[in-house]
Amino acid sequence: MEVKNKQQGIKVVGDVLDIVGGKWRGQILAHLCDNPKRFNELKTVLNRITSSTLTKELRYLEDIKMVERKVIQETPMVVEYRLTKHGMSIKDLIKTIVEWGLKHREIVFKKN
Amino acid sequence: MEVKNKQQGIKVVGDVLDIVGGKWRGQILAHLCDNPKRFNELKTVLNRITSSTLTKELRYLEDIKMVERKVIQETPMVVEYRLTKHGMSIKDLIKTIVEWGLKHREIVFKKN
DNA sequence: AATACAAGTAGTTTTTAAGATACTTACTAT
DNA sequence: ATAGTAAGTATCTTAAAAACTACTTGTATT
Repeated sequence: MEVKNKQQGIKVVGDVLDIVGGKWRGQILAHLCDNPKRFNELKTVLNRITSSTLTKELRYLEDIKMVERKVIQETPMVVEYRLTKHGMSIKDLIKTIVEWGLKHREIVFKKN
Repeated sequence: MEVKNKQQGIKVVGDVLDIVGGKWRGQILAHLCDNPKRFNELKTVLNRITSSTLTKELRYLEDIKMVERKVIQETPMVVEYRLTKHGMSIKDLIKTIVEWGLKHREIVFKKN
């Protein structure tokens, strides 16, 4: 790691994991990497997430400007979530995570 | 993301985050990227972690074969933790996380 | 008038992660 | 004999994340 201040570099890991960690955030971001998705689309692909949890996570991601919410139709109300311009910067990180995970399955899945 | 099965690729995000996520695991792995460290060294650099939490996290990382524990001296007992050969594979991922975090501080730190 | 749908909200409960505090073991040094 | 050190363990409590269940709003359909 060729970072000037190593201690600070390592602390930042915790901050990034606040954004991408937890049970759902990483997955939500991963799904939005491909293309925008509606609330219920997300709810379907994220098997077993509840409405309230999904709402909470999306609000958080909006607050930190990773995701934006756009009402695309008033009636029936249709809402679309997409990565912000800034949020797009997470794509490579997500990709790295997915690649590592697929390559190291036998261990990743150990817990099961 | 040029992964064959996208759904599966995304699910793996959750599994990887089990390994690297939480309040401490990412930081522990990051510290071990540089070189092996003793229990109390880790305890010192990980400001405010308790013994019991550190032990728990290290045992988990051992269980999944990311980290190995080596008694290097019986008395006074000295124990060293290091990444396994397999664990080394996480270095690039940690590096990517750190880099993203440093670059996007203004947002990462928003919560404070 | 009743039903359905999208996108939620509200309130409560359960589960999990992490923290606090105190103790332990095997030894060495004073 | 007492204190100190490294690396823990054992319990218990607290706090935070996620789940569960039910309800809401506005509109359109049968």
